[in-house]
Amino acid sequence: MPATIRDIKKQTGLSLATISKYLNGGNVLPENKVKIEAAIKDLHYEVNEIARGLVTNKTRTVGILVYSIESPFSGLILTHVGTALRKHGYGMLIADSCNDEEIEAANVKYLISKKVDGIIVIPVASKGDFLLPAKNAGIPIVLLDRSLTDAQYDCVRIDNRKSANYAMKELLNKNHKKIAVIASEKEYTGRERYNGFMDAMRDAGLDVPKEYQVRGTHSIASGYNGMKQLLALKDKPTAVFMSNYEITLGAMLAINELGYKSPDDISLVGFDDQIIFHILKPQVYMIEQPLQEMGEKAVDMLMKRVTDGSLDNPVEIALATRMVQGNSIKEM
Amino acid sequence: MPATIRDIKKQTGLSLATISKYLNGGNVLPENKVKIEAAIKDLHYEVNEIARGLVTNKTRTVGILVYSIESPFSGLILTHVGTALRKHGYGMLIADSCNDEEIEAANVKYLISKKVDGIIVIPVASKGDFLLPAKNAGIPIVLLDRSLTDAQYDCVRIDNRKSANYAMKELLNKNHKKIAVIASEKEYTGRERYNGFMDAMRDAGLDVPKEYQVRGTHSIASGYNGMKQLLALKDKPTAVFMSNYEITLGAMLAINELGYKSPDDISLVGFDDQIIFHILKPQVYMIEQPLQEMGEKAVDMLMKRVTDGSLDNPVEIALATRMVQGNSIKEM
DNA sequence: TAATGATAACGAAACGTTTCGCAAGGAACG
DNA sequence: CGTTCCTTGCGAAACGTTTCGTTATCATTA
Repeated sequence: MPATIRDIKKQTGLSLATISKYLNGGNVLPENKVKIEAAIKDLHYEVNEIARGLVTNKTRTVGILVYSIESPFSGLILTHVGTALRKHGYGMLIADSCNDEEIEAANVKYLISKKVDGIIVIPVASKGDFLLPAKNAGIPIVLLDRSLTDAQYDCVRIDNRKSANYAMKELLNKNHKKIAVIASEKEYTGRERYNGFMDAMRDAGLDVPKEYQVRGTHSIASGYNGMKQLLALKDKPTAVFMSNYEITLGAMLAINELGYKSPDDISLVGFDDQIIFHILKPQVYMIEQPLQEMGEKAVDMLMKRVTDGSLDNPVEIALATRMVQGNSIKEM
Repeated sequence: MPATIRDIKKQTGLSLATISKYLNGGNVLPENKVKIEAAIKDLHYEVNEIARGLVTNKTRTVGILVYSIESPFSGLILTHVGTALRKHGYGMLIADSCNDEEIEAANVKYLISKKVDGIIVIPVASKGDFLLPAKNAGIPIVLLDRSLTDAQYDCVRIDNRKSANYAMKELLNKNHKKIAVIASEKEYTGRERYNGFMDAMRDAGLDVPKEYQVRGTHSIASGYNGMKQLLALKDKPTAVFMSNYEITLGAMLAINELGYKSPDDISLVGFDDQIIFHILKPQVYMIEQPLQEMGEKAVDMLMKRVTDGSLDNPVEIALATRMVQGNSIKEM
């Protein structure tokens, strides 16, 4: 039903090769150019990208493997990935891993069968096995936000460990000694931030008793339960470091529900600034990630591999973060 | 480089047609089945969906045209759309309109060139012109969450007007008379909810002075400025109805900043329940949308057109909503 | 046993592009 | 005028599938 290049051929009398050349920006006699353009308009011709893809073996589509599209962080960063890709003329085929490693692995195969030109991954798994099929198929891969423990790929993320360490300064400078942490254990970012927390405490010569170390998942529930647990201790911490957005939300929910007040009863420092935290009382000290820069850099790295066919060794970029001041820390 | 059906042919000695038949679930002699399966494993063969798409003229991909992937609402509903599509063996090619009608129109053409089998749209524009190219190309379209003023397509949404009207009962039953509204004017949902608000006020025999009607955009800024405006009035309203998530956030930001307290100083009812509102104090009365049902219904409708080739007249489905109780309303 | 029918395999064409190698035409030059 | 070079156009093959119309095989039935 839709017009093909053959219809253009019929109307203009030119050969397929010439028309194709025009479509791809090649040089064509002015008179022929006019003819072709007229025919395209007449017939409402549009290139069939599928047919083109079959012969060029390029789809101008990038697969996005996202740990959970439901999470607000995803949307915040994907919008920048999307705009950057559009600038290059690429689209996003998004596969939602739903925080499930099995779905994630299946999605990789799906993206391969769709012949995406490259894949940007915010992974669920911490090991890289699931990416092997794509790697073997020669599809360039860039990790975003989260790295992997056992595999080398291009990666754009923040320096989680250092950022967490740095954030702790705010608490330490205000003389807190009994500081607890609630961090996700399964996710790369949670582990790194936990490590940064422990680094800071060690450097400050402070002990962190086991009951002050709450390791959970990347979820509101985890923050909620974790904070309740901490507040139920006989010897409560005076401050808590929380490793991400969801945990911070959950923790504040628990604080509110139990009738505690921050910073009077407990001081707080969190991760992942989001507009919402400017509304909550108190405004929590927060590490903010450079989302736009992360999205753009990831696309840049991928495009380099995809279009330049670059085969350089994988590079891991760790961007700096910024501390958003709040009023959730009490001077001790 | 990757194995093709021809390599399978070479290894098994069978014809292309037979192998294709097997791949598509046709009947094949047991011995041949074994051979083919062995070859597939040996050669790591995977169907090239591009080639398949060229001849079947189907891509098993659905285009998602989303007003702004940055908005938390998007992710919340897209996760359900995604899972429903996966069950049917379809993937999502997501195009972010960035709240910009021009980008939206360009994205439609992009999705057409990608030969998506259908399109699910949460539109930016309120008129349907931008969808015409897709309609003319015979691509089935389903609107989600927002309808259009001048075009008929399948549509799954909530009954915004009725829901808003219903929500107002909470305020009216508690004897509020001076009730203001902050609603987005550009978006379908905002207009409908505004209408529902006005319906309720008219039915209650209450007047709504112009300065109590704040019409803005679907944004935090709009809620923030709107609420500031209302709180600056000499004759303040005792209650405010807010038409969506972003506006509610902004409004609460203003309230907090100015040192007002809800519900003591001002009562609130909002739209779009999100986990965050369970943390804010007070917990705002909220209309909750059945996101999963919406996503699934939209996919069902689309699949009916795509796979059954149904040509029935477009249907608009309006789902019921639920009121989430809070403590943001003062008894007058 | 011959005729019928069911099942499975096959060869070839088709889908709509791009691209390769070559030919034709004209301009520039000695 | 003959050679060379450059530009533009052309025909045909290729990409990896599916599908159509036909043939081959074999069991069933009269």
